[in-house]
Amino acid sequence: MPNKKRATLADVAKLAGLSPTAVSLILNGKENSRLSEAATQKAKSAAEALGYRPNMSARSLRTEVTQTVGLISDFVATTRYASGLIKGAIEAAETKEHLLLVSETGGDPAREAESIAAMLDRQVDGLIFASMRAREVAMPRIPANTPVVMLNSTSSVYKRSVLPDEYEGGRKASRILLDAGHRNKIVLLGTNEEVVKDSFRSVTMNKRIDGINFEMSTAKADFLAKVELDLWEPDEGYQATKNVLKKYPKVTALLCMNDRIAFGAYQAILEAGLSIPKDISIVSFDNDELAVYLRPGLTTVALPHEQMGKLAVELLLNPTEPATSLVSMPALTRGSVATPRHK
Amino acid sequence: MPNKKRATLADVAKLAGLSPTAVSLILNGKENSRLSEAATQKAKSAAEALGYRPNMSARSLRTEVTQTVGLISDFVATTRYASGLIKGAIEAAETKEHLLLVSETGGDPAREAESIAAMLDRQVDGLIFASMRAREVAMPRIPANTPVVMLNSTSSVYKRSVLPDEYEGGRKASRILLDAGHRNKIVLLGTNEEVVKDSFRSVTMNKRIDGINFEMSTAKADFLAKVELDLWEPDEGYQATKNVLKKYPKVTALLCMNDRIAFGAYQAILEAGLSIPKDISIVSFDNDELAVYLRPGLTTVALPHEQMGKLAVELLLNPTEPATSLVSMPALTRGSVATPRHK
DNA sequence: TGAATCTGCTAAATGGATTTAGCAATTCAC
DNA sequence: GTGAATTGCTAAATCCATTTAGCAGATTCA
Repeated sequence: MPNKKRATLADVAKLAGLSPTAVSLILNGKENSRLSEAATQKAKSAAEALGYRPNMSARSLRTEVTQTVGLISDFVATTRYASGLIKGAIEAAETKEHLLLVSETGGDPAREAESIAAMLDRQVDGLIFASMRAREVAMPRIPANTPVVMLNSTSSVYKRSVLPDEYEGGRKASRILLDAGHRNKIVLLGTNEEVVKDSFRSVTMNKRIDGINFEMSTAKADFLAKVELDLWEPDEGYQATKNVLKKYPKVTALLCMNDRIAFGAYQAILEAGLSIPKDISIVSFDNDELAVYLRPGLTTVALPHEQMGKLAVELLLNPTEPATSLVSMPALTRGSVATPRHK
Repeated sequence: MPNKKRATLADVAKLAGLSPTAVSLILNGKENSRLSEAATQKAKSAAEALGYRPNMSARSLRTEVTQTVGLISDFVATTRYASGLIKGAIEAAETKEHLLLVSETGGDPAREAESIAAMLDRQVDGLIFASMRAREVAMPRIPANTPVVMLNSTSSVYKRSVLPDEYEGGRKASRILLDAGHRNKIVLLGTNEEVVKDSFRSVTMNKRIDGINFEMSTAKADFLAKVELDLWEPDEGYQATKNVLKKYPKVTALLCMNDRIAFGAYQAILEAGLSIPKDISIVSFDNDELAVYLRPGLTTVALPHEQMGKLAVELLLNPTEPATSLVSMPALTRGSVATPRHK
């Protein structure tokens, strides 16, 4: 049944009564090859008739192009953070007739080196590094003609990178609360300006915080408090919110550094018999899956993973100036923000 | 800098003072090639010295092996359901020195055909179809020598598939509640035995329900009620639970068909001023990310995505009997189940 | 009319590894 | 000592598409 071997260019040429050269020229649409209309028709219909598809191994061997790009991530590719990264990358690749090779390294330099080698062995046309981890990755030497884009990370060697526009995102988050009428009774949950150890996080997070602070000070508003959290997980958000409610009963809004903190906050607020958003408004960051599940829906400034994955591939395939591209973080308004009540 | 061209086999041969044939034989560890120990050493150290890595395009052209497998999914690859699927597949592939090509089709047959063609063009050594959608996918002809494994789906053409062991999973879920002492005051949330329209879901879901019922009847227990839900989302779970609490105040436990329903149930229960698990125990299925976020943690029977992805690749690469492989669904005990109080 | 230019097409080289067929030197069997 | 077998290695074919160089024949130019 479906077992007869794939037709080769030679088969097509024979059927068309032409040379392989001619058929190759025609099928690849070379401009200046002066082949007759008649020949063109013959070649095309022969190819069609045989269901001819070029053998990419043979083509790659000759042209050094595989129409394949590699995405190497530490964890990011397969966690909640970033399936969108892959999805965006797949789609952008597809529109450019490329396919995506993926691999995950767990952040282990040895596996990183192996992944890179494995991808280079397969002659990928470009490499994307997606990382949540380190801002500087020690990279094995990559041939200079293989383009590299850093995704959600940066590198001192490879200058093209795609990052979320955290500054703008921070501004948006503040604005949402300020516009709703909150001013000096907002508590910031997650971090303060102290230096965060993880250097990568600090870079993007500092931008976010700068954005937050810019809007606050522009509005001449001050945080009621800023709570530093080591882990940005629901448990920590829950505990912190419990404390905040006790210590700062006047609080009207929580600005959470991510949705999981916010999730914990929801639980604490509900447990305290308070209502969101009537008693407390909440804004956060990320747009995790769970943001829509919450009641009311969580208003959050999204990490635009899909856009970022898409852009990374587009940059990779369109040679551009080396520069970092910022992707806008959309504010998603759901039900967790309201005008503060008088307390 | 890092731009000198990759060393070829010829380069290695020249440096070693051997023929490319000899070097190829040695580096590929051919048994019966009777090459001297001295030659072996020379070849290996020359390869090492030049950092030689075979050009896979050239190798594939000759051998028709690419050390690459393709994973084609409808949505599954990049949703919460299944980043684990990819992760497992990546890891299994890696341990067998393979790399994973991924693509997503959105369930569109045209894109499916394109994806398959694109993968075959690149001579993948095998193809995995992951689908949440249809149990029967109309597939373009795939050369008989390209192995195919269906992942989380089945096909009448390709007989090897990997599915979660839903029957066993259903039994486990029932047992958890029965063992805790719940008997006739359990409400099943999500479905009843009526035929579900989506034929794929019906197949696996019916197994799950069979498993659930088997344990219940073995224990001579009966559900207090079974609530059919069209969408298995938090909202529906929330509404349904509200109704259940009103209509069946004696209820001591909820068996939810997935975690998102359970999540809605949590909200309704909390709102009603009841406590989990003291007043109501909850067990569900899937082990979504949010199961650990809930307070108390949600006891759930997990969909073993990572295992499934891993197994799919292993089956693909180890020619086996065509058969469907069931992957055990682990029960994850967290805090949402307790012995019922007397009401 | 003869040279120069176009037209339409093809032969052959190329990319880099694998693999078949087989050569020359040595060892073995008797 | 001679034919057979073994050892150690290599030449050349092969996989398939791309691409360079160039061949005939038809046209144009002067």
